[in-house]
Amino acid sequence: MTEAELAVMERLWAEGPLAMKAIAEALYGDSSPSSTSTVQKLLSRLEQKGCVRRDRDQWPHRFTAAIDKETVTARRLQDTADQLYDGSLTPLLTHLVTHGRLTSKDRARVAKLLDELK
Amino acid sequence: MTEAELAVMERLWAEGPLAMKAIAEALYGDSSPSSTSTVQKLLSRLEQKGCVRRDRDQWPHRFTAAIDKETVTARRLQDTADQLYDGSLTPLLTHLVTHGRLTSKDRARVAKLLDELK
DNA sequence: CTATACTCTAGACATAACGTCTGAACTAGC
DNA sequence: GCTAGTTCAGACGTTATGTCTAGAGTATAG
Repeated sequence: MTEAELAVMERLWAEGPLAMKAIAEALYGDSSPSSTSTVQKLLSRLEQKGCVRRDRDQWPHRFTAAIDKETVTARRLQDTADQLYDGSLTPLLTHLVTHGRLTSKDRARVAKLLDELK
Repeated sequence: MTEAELAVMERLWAEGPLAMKAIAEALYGDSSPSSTSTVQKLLSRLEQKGCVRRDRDQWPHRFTAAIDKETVTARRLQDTADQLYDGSLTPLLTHLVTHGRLTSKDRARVAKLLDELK
């Protein structure tokens, strides 16, 4: 999922089902034919990838995110883990803890999460 | 840094300075003109990106990794954080802790790391 | 009912990245 | 100097991405 596609997804995550025009205005500031058509192309590619659902019963069609931001995060992390560490997520976690410039507040929060998982 | 480029880097990380031929044989099983030339192209692109250092005093040239695997990991994670969370690494960390299918051993290790950072 | 304004679909287009490959220039050592 | 191996510059096909154009489709105002 690319940068422009992500921008579309962000809109869908933020405000429920949307028509193309609303997305085009949010991303490009207008609803010119070219802007809307660009958004249309992005949406159709996202639909093909299963990231967006299109409600064809409404007119104009309404678009909804078919995967949430958590899932995108998970895939990105897993991709990185696959390419660098044979799929293991542990090295990523270790890296974030040791080199991630966390505030002490962050560290405390993570420690609490870990404790709750026991 | 792409998949084929990463494969080259893995070789350089594993065994110190290498000549092109050795890398080509490791990745493609031969040292045919096309294989070595492909590796050459990958190396030159990696050199341009500052990921590889080339020792031109030796002949054939010896190549060394100019960045370590940790740095690549850091960049990947930061890229993901930039695209999804305005650069903040904390959501990634939270995700790994809560959805990362960690073993209890992993959790204990992370807890210990956090404790040491206090 | 039809005219109009909007939407949808299909596809063209330019650009860039990637992996591969070819051919010519170069270097070392016999 | 000659030969084998190496380096360099660049071509090539493929794929992905973002943008845009043209034509068909739909709903609603009059």
